[in-house]
Amino acid sequence: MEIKVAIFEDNKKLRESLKELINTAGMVCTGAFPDAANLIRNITFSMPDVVLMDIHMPGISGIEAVQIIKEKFPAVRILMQTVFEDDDKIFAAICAGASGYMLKKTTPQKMLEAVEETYQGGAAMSPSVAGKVLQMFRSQSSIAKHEFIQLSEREKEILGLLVNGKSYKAIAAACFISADTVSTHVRHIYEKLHVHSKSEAVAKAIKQKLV
Amino acid sequence: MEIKVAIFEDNKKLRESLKELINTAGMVCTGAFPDAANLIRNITFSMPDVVLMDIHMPGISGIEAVQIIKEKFPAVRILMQTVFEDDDKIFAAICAGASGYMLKKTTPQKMLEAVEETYQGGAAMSPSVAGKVLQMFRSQSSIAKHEFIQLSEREKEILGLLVNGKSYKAIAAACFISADTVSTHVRHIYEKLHVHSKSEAVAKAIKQKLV
DNA sequence: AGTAAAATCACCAATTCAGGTGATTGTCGG
DNA sequence: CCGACAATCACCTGAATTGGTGATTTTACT
Repeated sequence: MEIKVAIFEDNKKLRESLKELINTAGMVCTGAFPDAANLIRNITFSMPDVVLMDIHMPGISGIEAVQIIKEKFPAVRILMQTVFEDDDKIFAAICAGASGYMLKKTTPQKMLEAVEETYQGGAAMSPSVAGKVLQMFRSQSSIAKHEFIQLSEREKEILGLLVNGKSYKAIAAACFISADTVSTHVRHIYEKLHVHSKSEAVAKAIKQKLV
Repeated sequence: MEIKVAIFEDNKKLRESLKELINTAGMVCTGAFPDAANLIRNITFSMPDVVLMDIHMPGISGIEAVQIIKEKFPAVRILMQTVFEDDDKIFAAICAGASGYMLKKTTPQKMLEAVEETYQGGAAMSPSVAGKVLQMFRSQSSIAKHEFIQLSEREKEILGLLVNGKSYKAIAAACFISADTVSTHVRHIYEKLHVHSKSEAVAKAIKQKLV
């Protein structure tokens, strides 16, 4: 089925060409609006899968619009579109629930790909925006330096259950294996984490976000 | 000038085709290695602008390699390449200093674009990976509701030692009290936290920031 | 085809833990 | 002064944990 796209963009020329672009690419533009007035009604009527949202609009800003849309229509995926690449705007857009963030200088071809990817559940970002996100991400989590710890799937599963306070016996039951096997896995986990007790393992798992 | 690319990839076939791809796209592959042995030497000789790094390699893992490269050659930009899209691997790679993270199922064309974007200072990410990053990003800014837990000074002290993985005996020694007293305190802590094991207490202590 | 890692199970010893009971201080506020 | 509570210690029992050795099977990669 065709991807239904709604456009919010105050520049008329750009709005029209985006509409044109969408419609000639096997998708369908079910609405193109110059601002976020009557937002709920416009979304309800156009029933979009993906919203292309300009950050800078008269009246309600694109970021506020994202918050409102995400609250009322959580399933709708939103691709921000803007000329700005300030950290705070990017941050605000992501926290508001945007699924992607493209710069307007992006080529039409890439923009279409981005809409497609957004529809399919991915996050489309212009590389420079993505770079800023990684930067922010690192600065937020620079509290503990992360050793790289390679646990097998099973080990991660068991570590998760350990963190939840399960005993070997309970883990054995949950994983359909014997308590002896749990013990073996736990021993391997301890070796990889360089710890010698459950509490150390649990503490490390949480601090290093292994679970 | 041509972009110089070094490849780390344990699978020989893939390594050769990547090399081929790079060389036929106006870039130059200055090195292709099956593992991270002699990492420093190989980087020094190949002088790459961009490193294509497989996460899963025998010996030193790709993530450890990233840490080492970033430490010795901060200017080198690294594009991770892997079949895995586990949160923890992505997280570790980003924190280690990777500039991008592409899935191996990515088309050769997109892979070349990614190398190009990486070289130009952007961050190339497969959309599904980018989605996970946004997810992690949002979840980091969320705050856990905290119950009202009133621990005595001594209890907080002992809980802290528990979180650090100390045994009752070690705690007894550290606090100059008997192991039996530690046991009593721990019992009281469990009651106040509504838990029944060391691991649960440790997990709760960390999540509620009691320590 | 052959090696390496992961996952599985078993047996075993020594230690640790969880929770029950009971008791002695010291401190604080009413 | 008394009751409540924190802090201290002791003894006990059954269950859980840690860590060692050894082995089989499956899966993945070379």
